[in-house]
Amino acid sequence: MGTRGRPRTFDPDLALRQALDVFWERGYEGTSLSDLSAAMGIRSASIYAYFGSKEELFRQVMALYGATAGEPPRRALRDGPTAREAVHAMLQATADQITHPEHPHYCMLILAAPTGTVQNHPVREFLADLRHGMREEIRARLARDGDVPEPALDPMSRYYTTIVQGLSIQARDGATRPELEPVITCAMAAWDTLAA
Amino acid sequence: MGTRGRPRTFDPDLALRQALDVFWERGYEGTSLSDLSAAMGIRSASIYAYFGSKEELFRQVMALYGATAGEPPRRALRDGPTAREAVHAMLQATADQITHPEHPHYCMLILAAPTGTVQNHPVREFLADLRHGMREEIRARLARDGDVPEPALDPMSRYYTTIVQGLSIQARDGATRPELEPVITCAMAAWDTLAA
DNA sequence: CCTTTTGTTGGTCGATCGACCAACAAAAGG
DNA sequence: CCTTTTGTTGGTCGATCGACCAACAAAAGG
Repeated sequence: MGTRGRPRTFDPDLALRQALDVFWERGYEGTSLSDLSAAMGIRSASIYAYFGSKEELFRQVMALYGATAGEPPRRALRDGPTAREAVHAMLQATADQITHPEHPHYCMLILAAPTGTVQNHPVREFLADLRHGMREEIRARLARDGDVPEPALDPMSRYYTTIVQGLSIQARDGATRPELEPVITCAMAAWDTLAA
Repeated sequence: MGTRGRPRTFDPDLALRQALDVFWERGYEGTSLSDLSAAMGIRSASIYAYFGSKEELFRQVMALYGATAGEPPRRALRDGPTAREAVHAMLQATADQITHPEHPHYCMLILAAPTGTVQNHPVREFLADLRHGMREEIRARLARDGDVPEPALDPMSRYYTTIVQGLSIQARDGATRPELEPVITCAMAAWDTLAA
């Protein structure tokens, strides 16, 4: 079978979670291979052998991130009974996530690599694509049940995406969960005007 | 007087503007001293002799940035006849600024150094302080003429700061000036509900 | 037990980073 | 015209970056 050869001494899933922690804390360019090597408990050669490169490791980390930290807001958006309640619950779930005591206080999608050297441009493009996907998910949810008029779909999806991204920077700057609540209230206050 | 010694061959004001361009495009950590040296047309030793260090140069660059790119939104906030019109005009001026064809499409305050290596923590603190000052300016304007009730000051100032920061990421991701306009409309739609 | 396969160890590669130094250049002071 | 002062030139410093290699280790296959 595929079990020939010397067995791996590390657990790939665990190593990936450890890599996530470091990238989450320092961003893409702020994390070096020796940071990763130390956090994952394996030599850089093993990182290359299994994960490919720093960039490929980061892409796998972001997939894990989307499947874990990204899931509660996505679920809230999906499961809300009306578009309005779904968006409201998504904003709440986002605020919960980015003020969670065990994690850095921001969203990796938004702040892991907004600027940087020319050579890391592909990583920024990759994150920009993920953010674009986020806006499209919001738009699809607004359109799903027909309770938001068609001409309002683009403005509103962009507006609530802007809110999510702004919240992330608020949290990064030390805003607490209670301090984010009125921002969400403000953001939802516009709903009736917008959906008309 | 102070004109002893060999005269400087570069114009400090021009050099600072050139440094601003590079930092603006690549962020703090994404810009190297050789990038700066090339853009400013002087050797790194001269940068150290006149500006102190990379970090001190960056702080001077941010002062210039605040006095130039930061001025139109600040003026709009100051000169608006009512709090509502002032905030509205500030959001418009911000959107103008971050989609200006001659500059990178984002606000340096927000994206020049959101994450990074441990050793550059002071730079992130510095930018966080500037962002905090932005929120306080908005709060002071809301309070100035008494047309916003006191309990609404904190939520509203945080809310509109969130909008400004979210807009910056929208622009970074390619949103055009016309696409930002409905976001501003959405953000202002909540005003009457909030101020009540 | 030898061969094949796979993973790890320890080290190195060229490039680049921010910082700074010694030697030299160019002005004003006396 | 010599001294003092200030700025520039050309180069170097130790540290670190991402990437990768050769030698060795440890398993299964036959």
